[in-house]
Amino acid sequence: MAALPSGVLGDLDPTSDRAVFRQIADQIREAIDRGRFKEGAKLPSESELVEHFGVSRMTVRNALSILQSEGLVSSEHGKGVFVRPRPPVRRLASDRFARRHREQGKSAFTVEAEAAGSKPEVDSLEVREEKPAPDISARLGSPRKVLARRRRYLLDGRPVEAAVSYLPLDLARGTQIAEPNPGPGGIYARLEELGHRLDHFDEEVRARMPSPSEVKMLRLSSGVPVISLIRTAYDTDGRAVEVCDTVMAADAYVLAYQLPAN
Amino acid sequence: MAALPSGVLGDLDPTSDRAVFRQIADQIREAIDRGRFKEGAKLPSESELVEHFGVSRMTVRNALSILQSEGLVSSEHGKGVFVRPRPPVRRLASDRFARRHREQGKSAFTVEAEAAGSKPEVDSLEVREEKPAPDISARLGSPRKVLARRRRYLLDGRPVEAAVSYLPLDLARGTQIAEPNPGPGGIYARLEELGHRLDHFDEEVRARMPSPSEVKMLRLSSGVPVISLIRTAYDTDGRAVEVCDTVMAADAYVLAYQLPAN
DNA sequence: CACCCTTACTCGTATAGACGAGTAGCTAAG
DNA sequence: CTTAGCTACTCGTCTATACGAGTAAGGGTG
Repeated sequence: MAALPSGVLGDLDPTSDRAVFRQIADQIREAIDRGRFKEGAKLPSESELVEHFGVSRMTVRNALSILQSEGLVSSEHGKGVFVRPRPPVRRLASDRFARRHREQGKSAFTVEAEAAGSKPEVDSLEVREEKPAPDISARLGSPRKVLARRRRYLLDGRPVEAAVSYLPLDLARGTQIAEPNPGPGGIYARLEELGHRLDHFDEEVRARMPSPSEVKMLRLSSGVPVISLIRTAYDTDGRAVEVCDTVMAADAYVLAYQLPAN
Repeated sequence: MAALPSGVLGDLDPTSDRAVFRQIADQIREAIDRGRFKEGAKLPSESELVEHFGVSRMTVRNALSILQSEGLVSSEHGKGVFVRPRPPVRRLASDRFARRHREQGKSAFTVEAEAAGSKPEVDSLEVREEKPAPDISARLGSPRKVLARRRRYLLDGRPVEAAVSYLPLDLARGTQIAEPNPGPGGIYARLEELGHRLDHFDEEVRARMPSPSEVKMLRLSSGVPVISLIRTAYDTDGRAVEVCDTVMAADAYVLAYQLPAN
């Protein structure tokens, strides 16, 4: 059992009325903030912390679980507890659906990822007809059935985003939109070919903790929230032609928007 | 010790290799999803759950802590564990800084809150000159010093948002912008009076778990992430005249943006 | 040399118990 | 009738222990 590097972690204050496990969490957090434990570095093991602070293991684990829920560290069974590295973030610019980007052929995700030097993948592709959930239905003008296109996006093997597009069935059925591969420029290009010239998109952004199924799908470590983005596409007739419900690993994204001041 | 309402929670599956505390969390989560425990309702107490499932108290607490980190429940010392009610959300429209909204006088936050029937308050007002952090400085064109305006926003007594505006000192010093009350229409109105006609805003949206100080400032319950929004305001000369760094309780907000398709 | 197995470490799960502290309702004293 | 305090309940913190399971590295075996 190696001794802790001296000076990195201090002692507890027995006179404080702050709970012991919180004091331990505070000390480790501060050490991380000050760079004493660097990104990706291994923290002292639970038993080392037990010995250093003179507390029971559950107390140490309790402290670590705080840091985990703050997204500062993540534990790996059999290996140790590590300072969570900040993964490279993907920046979504507000012009990412501009027509000019669509005219090249490749999907927005692919182009962007390759430009950033990452390997993009799309996964779990599924296209099916279904009865829309009430909130989706309301946005699309209450169609009886919709076409749902589900997929998952990965960067360098890491899943970062899961998305479902919903389109009114009368609009999409029998077109290439109903095929797994919608062709160059994606479904927006197909929609425009079908005479639905796109006018604008509405986006709603929320953040929350992931459900267990989202944790699994995006392989999220604990303490990482998700960004939920619901985009509605409108054509020039004012009709909602697509709703896209996207869930993104929050540690992998920055959304960028430009607003006019007029 | 009252018996549990029968049928609400089932039994454990001893043959499953899913950990017991996860199975318990699954059951309670499902009961909440199915509406068997309604918003604001009290869950069975820890000791009732101990008895029902025949496990030790730490195992039950472990299960509850999962649900807490998912933002589904929150515990109140001496009272019980409750299904977390969804607070009313504040919707931020992308035209909220449009000039026409500014011309009335009141601040955007006040007008909007009163329209929604809530009581708005602004708090912790502090205006001071300081040396900017590197990321702020870069956005503002590297001024040596900036004016920082800090404040906290509350709705019906609940803190929902904390914001800091940074302006280049040469621009703001000695003007009403440096006063705690910037006057009708807020600092954007003052900037335009000073000849900086606003052209557009850039917004960067992130989500993450709050730091301990943010938990305190926004009185966040565990399992609630924050939305971090960094807005840069540009005048018609292309100069960045303000950077506003905002942290919002994610369960209180939806951000709405409209993007052109051109 | 390649491979497998042991071993020692890591974290994960679970038990049983103890005491502290906040809350709410009842009860007995004023 | 009011109120102070008691009591029984709630969750919060902490200890001590045990075994399981994943990882990595060393050493022996083929």
